[in-house]
Amino acid sequence: MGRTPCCDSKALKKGPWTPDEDKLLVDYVQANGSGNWRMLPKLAGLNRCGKSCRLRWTNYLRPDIKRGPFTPEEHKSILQLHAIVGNKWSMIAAQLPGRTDNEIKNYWNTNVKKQLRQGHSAAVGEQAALASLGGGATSCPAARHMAQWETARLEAEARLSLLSSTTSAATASFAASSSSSSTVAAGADHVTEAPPDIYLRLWNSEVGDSFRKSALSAGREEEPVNASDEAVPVSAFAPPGDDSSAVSNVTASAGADEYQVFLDLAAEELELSSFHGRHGGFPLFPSADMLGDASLYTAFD
DNA sequence: AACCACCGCAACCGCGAAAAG
DNA sequence: TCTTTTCGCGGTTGCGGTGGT
Repeated sequence: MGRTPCCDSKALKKGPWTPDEDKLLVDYVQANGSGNWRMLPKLAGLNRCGKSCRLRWTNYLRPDIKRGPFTPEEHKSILQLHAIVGNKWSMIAAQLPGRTDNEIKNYWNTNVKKQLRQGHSAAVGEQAALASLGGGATSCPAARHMAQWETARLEAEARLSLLSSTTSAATASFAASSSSSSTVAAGADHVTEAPPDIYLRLWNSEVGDSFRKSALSAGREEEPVNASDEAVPVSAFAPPGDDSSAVSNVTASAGADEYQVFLDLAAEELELSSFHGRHGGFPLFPSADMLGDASLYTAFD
């Protein structure tokens, strides 16, 4: 089991790449393609691990890489997509042509987290007022809010997967897409792109609020938030389209009426394709009163 | 001017999944 | 069907740059 070392560790070079190495790699890939990364270093005359070559190519040398600061649109997309899929950087990168998963990951870990922290500090007053909402089950607000945020996000993801199976195949391709999700990135039609925004919009609407409160209150009764938990890995849940336990839990924990209204509205949104107003008129993240907890932003601390 | 702390980014590491044999 | 190999992903590390004291 496991996997053998990617290279034979015989004094292969590590660390920063030199311009000469870059040139060798670029020349080789442009001439021969990037088929076998294991053999590539030898064939290209590089004293590097194949893995290192692949990383260098995909994250830096690839000709279609878009460098420079993230645009506001990209920033918003990252926020929205992260709210849906979590730390699935490759999926997020697939929605942002020219951006690499590594770049987005770094961007998130520096800029976005920082901004969210700043946003949180602005809401500290509200946080104090709402501090009692958690029921006092845990002594660590940050951990509790992290868990709450993850719960809300995963429920949205579960809901998305459920809807995906009931709408068009094109829609379903959104969440099902993974590393090879260029189908989504390349999808010019707004339908394939719609789910994240629709769900965030609905999630932030009154209907979503109603459903959310129902779901969260039910969830609190059944399984108290564990303060010591890290963020729940998305991979722990069944893939989209699957009738997963996550979906079952959501539908079971939330009121059926709220859930149906939520689904109906989502379907309506998809039908009308009223997606043109994306980014407009709704907050990128649930506001404090929407989630019933002003200290939401500590989730990213 | 020198030192220190912090930040951002490129690169590495280890794991799981997929593909190949 | 099982084992081995390869690839891709996400998390983490470490170095260089920058700003503050």
